[in-house]
Amino acid sequence: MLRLSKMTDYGVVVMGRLASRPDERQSAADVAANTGLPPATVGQVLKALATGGLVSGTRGAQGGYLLSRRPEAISVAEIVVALDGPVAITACVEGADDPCSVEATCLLKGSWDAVNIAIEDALKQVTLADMLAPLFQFNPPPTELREATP
Amino acid sequence: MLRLSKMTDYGVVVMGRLASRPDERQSAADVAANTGLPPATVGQVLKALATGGLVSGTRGAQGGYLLSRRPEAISVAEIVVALDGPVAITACVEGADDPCSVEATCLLKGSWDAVNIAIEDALKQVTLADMLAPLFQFNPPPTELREATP
DNA sequence: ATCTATTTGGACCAATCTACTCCTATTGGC
DNA sequence: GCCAATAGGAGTAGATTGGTCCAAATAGAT
Repeated sequence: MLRLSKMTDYGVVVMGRLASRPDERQSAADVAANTGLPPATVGQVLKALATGGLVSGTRGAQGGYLLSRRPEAISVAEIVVALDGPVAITACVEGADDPCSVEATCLLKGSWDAVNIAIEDALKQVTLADMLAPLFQFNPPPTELREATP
Repeated sequence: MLRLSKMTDYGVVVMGRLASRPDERQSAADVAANTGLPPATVGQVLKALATGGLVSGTRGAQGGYLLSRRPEAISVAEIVVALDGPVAITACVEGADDPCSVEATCLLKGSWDAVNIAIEDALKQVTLADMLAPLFQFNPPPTELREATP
């Protein structure tokens, strides 16, 4: 059903929590407690986000995670890539070893790429700040987003 | 990794095969033989496409499937919906019973909807004819698609 | 009218992937 | 030197998907 993984969903929630306290280092357990998500999984999500360079983790006592950029400078696409890997609608898009038996039918590949790019762009255009706009009033209201929402 | 199911991928290939012989009724076994896809699965794909109204199946001897509309009038979005169900990026988008523990965080829902709609639009804009353009020369060249493809 | 070929629709398995957990090592503050 | 917290790995149970099979219905042909 063209669904993205629950991890990405969690990722946005976790990032949202970090964004709500921009100057406060929060531990994984802390974030888990405040979001109600399973603690161990939150740890894994934050790890992946750190690997992706979206958050910076400092260890040791009084350690924790911090957003490495401002929410307006982080796109949803980046969160998706950090947690689910590169966006690839079909097996043909990335260089996966797929059983595209007949070569002729696989000429569709180019067309899937176009669809893939369109979806990627849609994800890139929405920033973390846009996602959180209903929650906290950062800046101007979420213009295009608001009219698209029913 | 934001991947759509293999069934949808098959669906486009199957539809492509039907489109290549617009006036010839082809059985599921026939399509399977010509595409190299597993026969039983092709049958299931065609069943779903028939339910979605994209193809019309006639039973009995000499029976088979036929596209119910011209390829230019069939969008990829319709194929996705027929095979994978409605496009729903996250659990929150459709009315699924999800464990969105803290209500505050679920205010993100509205924003996900916007992303969801953007993706849906991207799928709607591409027709079956566009997908098959590299294969058969239907009409004019696939304009926007071609420049998006690397 | 009967018979046969073929689609339809359902139930049913197996394999893959995901979400989640746990354990160990490393690192920074006290 | 000790404690707190991240980093990174492996490992497990459950859900979902891809694929198969069988009985029922239907339309053409005999």
